[in-house]
Formats: sequence, C-alpha cells, structure tokens
Amino acid sequence: MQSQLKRGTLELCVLSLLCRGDRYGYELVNLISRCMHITEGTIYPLMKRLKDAGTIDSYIVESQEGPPRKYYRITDDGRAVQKEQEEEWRSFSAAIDRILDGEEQI
Amino acid sequence: MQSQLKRGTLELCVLSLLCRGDRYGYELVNLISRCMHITEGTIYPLMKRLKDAGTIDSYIVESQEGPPRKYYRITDDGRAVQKEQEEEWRSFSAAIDRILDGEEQI
DNA sequence: GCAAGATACTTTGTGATGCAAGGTATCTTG
DNA sequence: CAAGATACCTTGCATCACAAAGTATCTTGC
Repeated sequence: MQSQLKRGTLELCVLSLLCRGDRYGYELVNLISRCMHITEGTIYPLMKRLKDAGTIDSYIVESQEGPPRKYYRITDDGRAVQKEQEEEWRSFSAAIDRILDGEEQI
Repeated sequence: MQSQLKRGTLELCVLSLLCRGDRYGYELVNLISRCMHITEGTIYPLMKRLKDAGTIDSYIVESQEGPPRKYYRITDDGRAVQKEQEEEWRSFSAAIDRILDGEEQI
C-alpha cells in the first residue's frame, strides 16, 4: 500500500529538490531513497514526463567515476508548478490530519 | 494531479471515520466531500474492496427519506489496518515535509 | 397521480503512475 | 580481464480515482 501513498508526491519531491540545485537521476534516487523506497524504474519515466512538460530541462556532464550523468535543472515554469503543488500538498495533508483526528468540522 | 494525491489515503479516511461509528456509503461521500473532491464512483468500489478484504462489513437499514441505506461497520481486523495505515501516513507525510523543508538530513 | 428532484446504490471504462525486471554502457580495482 | 559500482533506459503490470450512465426509492408541488 505504501506505493500508493507516493502517487503525486514524488513529482513534488523531485521538483523541490531541484529548486535547491541541479541533480542527476541516479543521485535523486539515492537522495529520496533515504526516506522512502524508490527505484530507477520510477524516477526515469518521471523525469521524462517532467521534461516533456517543460518543467525541467537537462544536460550531460562527464564523470570520472562512471558513465556520463544527465543533470536536471528546474525551469521557471517548474518553480511555479512546484509552488502550486506544495500548497496543494499542505492543504491536502492538513485535511487528512483533520479526518484522522476526528474533528467535528471535517 | 489532485486525484493522485488521494491514492491510499481515501481508504485510511474511510476506516478512520468508521472507527468512530457506522456510516452508509452516500453519507461517507458527503462527509469526505467537505474537505476534498470525491464521488460515488470512488467510494462504492472502495467499500467493496474493503468488505472483500474483511476490513468492514455491512447491513441494510430502511430509511424514511429515500431508498434503503447500506451501513458499514469496521471489524477488529479493520481497526488494526486503520492503526497501521495511520502510522504509515504519519511517517510518510513527515518524510515529505522534510524534503519540502529542505533539511540536510533527508 | 404524476413529474421533478433529492436520496441512495452499482457498474463500466479510462487514465495516471509506482515498480519489478531486464537491458546497456562506463569506470575502477584486483 | 572479471567483478562490482555507477549510471542510464524501457516494457509490462497492478492499482485505484473518476466520469458517466444506469436503477430504485421517497417527497413535494401541481
């Protein structure tokens, strides 16, 4: 069931991380893995969707420690999307918490 | 995108509401609708899944104000599932918040 | 009594997306 | 040169929210 919870939030997580600096795909997997299970099979298709949508763009950087890395950079559009999704998340999670806490005025 | 956020949490919402008393389907739709968009096409299949899983059971009650209502009651198993999912939600949403807030130790 | 609207339940089909699994290529180290 | 870490990509499946359409019951106004 855990996997269902992530839906919609992974995109927000990636955009939020990219707001603070460029990252490459494999790095994002490792970063996010620290707090939730995630695999490359999730990230790479997501990055492709984001790029197709113009939310991020990418560039290749050679690495001394392995194959070339594809770095992702958030666009101005992407920052707007991130902000919007963050607000959605805040109000959504607050709504869930209200239901869990059983307040009369759900 | 909003619709994706709900995945997994609607089940938790329904179980949490049922923990505090029996409800019928249409009533659940109206209750949850107060804080997020939801339709019967989502709730009824969900109730069927929960019943098949033994998390809830149901009984019919005649109504003076319309067609008979199908009330749902949470089972002991259901209470255990609710508790488990609530904990999952708490830790999951905390993890998202940490990523959003950009703490070093994600 | 009958049409309209609210109440209440159900089913079908579609779309979105997380994930396992499998594949390719590069670099380092023994 | 084999093994393992690093890094990327793709395919197919499963899950589940939702629109849409359908059925039945009760009340209210004409």
